Amino acid sequence: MLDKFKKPYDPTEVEGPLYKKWEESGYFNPDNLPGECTEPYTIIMPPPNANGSLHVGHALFVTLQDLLIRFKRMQGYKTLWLPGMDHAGFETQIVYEKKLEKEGRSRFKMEREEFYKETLAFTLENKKFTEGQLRQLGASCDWSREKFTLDPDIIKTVYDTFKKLYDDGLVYRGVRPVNWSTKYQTSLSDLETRAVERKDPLYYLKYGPFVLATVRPETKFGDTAVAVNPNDSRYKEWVGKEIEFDGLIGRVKLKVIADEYVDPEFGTGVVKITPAHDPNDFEVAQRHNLPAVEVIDRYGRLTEKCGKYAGMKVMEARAAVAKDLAEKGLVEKVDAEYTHTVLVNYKNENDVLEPRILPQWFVKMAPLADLARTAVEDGRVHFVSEQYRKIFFHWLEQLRDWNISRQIVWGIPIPAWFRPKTAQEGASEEMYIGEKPPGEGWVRDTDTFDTWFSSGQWPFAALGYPDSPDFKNHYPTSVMETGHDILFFWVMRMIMLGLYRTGEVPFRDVYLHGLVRDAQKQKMSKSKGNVINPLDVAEKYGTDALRMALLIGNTPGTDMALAEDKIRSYKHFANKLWNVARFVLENTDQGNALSPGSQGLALVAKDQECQAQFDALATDITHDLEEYRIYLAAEKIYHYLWDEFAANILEESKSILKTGTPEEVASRKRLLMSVLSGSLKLLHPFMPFITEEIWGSIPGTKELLMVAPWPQVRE
RNA sequence: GCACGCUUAGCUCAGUUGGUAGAGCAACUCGUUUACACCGAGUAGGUCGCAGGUUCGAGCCCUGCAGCGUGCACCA
Repeated sequence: MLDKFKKPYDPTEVEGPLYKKWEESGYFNPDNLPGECTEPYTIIMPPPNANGSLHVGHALFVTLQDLLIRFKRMQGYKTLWLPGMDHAGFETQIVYEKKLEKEGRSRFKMEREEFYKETLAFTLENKKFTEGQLRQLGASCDWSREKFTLDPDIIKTVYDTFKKLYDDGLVYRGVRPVNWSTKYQTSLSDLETRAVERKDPLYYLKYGPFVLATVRPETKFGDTAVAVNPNDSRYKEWVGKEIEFDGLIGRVKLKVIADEYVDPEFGTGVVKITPAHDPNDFEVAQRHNLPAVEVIDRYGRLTEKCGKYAGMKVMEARAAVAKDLAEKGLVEKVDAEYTHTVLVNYKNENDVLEPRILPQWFVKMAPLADLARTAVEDGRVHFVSEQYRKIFFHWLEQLRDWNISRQIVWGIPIPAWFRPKTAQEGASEEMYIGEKPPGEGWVRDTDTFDTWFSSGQWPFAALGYPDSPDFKNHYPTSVMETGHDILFFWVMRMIMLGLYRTGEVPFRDVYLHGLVRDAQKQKMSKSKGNVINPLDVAEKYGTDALRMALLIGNTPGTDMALAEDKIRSYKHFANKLWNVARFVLENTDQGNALSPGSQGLALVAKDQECQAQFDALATDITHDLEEYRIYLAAEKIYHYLWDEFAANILEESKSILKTGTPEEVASRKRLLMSVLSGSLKLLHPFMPFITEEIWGSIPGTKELLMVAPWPQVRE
């Protein structure tokens, strides 16, 4: 039986079979756990996007969550780790569109149904693949409860929430400025944008008696006023009057309005107001009852209102308009290197977003934000790293309503219907919210939900709100562990929608991990060639080694550096442990008659000290884990095993076993076995595979290590 | 502009409630004695960003400054 210890530890031989053993044991399912466990401990897995393979960030969340789950499972909690997969609406659509592009195809040349079907097939295939990868990383989640974000019951919950929000006046259909992607032909929420710095010319244009500065001369055809600050003495006499000038495609008359929005210090203190293509101008227009004239269409081309410029793309039109204006002497000066920011698609920096006014569905945020704020203030939701609490509050202060409608195919269709009203009734159309409208003549809204609207409901939806036993037993969940980059996208929305829908917070603790970067702290990216593929390194060094490398030195909320060297060093550690086990087993009559963790050990004084030292370590590590000081706990067990157990205890055991009295020898053997088995327990959540494998070689261990009782805490 | 972080050994980072600085990797010297060379013994390497302050005592608390990073933000 000990033959396998004669050669170095080989993770590739043991990991696959061990995972199978765990999965077949049924212990991933809280209902099957041995003993009397009633106190629930629950983690809802952030569902990975089913549109590609797992990256090292996924490996990190799997490692952290699996560690917590295994720790709590051994502590005797009724542990549920509920896995899921995300259809990931817009992001998957981008991935799939790219794939189509490579094949010389386009979504815009396909029927909606056809596109949807293909994307679904693609997603389901990836889903299966991803599930396999999660298993490879050792995830001890309950596969029998796995959910997919497009499961019918999930969609039903999402629809119910939408209806409830609508009935409560928290969802409304508004015609408002939104961020429009001309490339992907959809609007995006404010979070799905990024402001990037650009250098563009700032044109000083002559508007009759005025000169005003703009970076977008091509929108001039949509001007419906010019504005000045009410306190600006330079222009006071003009307020309320009209100016008239050459507008390039004919004479133009514009009213001069006064609005606080205008900063007299900037440019000339005069602003052109283009309500249809600038959110600020839209606000101004609302206050002054100005019309909005659409001069840029959904494809980013100028409309027929723009005379000879109609049909030109924005940048092309900008150059043409600027040139023509200059020729007519209507450009006073140009600041060629003006630095400003433009909003781009967060997934594609080349996709500059156009502000457009469109009918969309919005969620009123203020009441939901209040719910969330209170829950965090009074501690019902606790952020493990304090900094995120501050960031959270800061964000709540500047919330705008959330656009949840997308003009994409891949997603959950919005359950809304429209029907033209008869002339007598006045209003142009009526609306129905729900899946089946009564009567004839209804047309369904073709928009789909922002994925984060449904994801925001994930904890209670995945647990089967409101009636399932799982919801009753496992909600609120214990901890939400996810990346800090989706704090606003996801964590906030879950808190808001969870509270709104169920009246309770979705989770008590929030643990946010940082980004995994390369050894030089560079972002990993395919183009830089510095990507560490978690499955490759797991194959090379063992999953346990990868897990340790991801845990040690990784503080919550802070980005971490990961290099192959680091992973390799923990492979060495695994081998160290392997040899420690070999030594102990060889020198304790292969552990015969020495049941691990046996009570009432008769130890000599010296060994009692060693045992006490171990007990103190176990207590310490337990506290660290309970308070999410995972990096410290990992370092401590590592340090103990290598520098204390192996370097000191084992070394001195050699002479004791050779020359000690029979009592000393017996005591030492018990100690070795006791510390080994205890260490395996402490280390199991960190390095589940090798610890389980060694555990299985200790005579007398009938049950799996994954459900062995956690070492006792001595207070 | 507002907010939040970070600045500790060559590199990447720990340092839990304030008590004379730690890890991994890298470097150098020595060592193949049966748990392990995926090892061991040892060496070198830090005025803990700067300036003040509180304290018997500060990497840790306070103030200011500098540099870097991140998030948020409608200045044309």
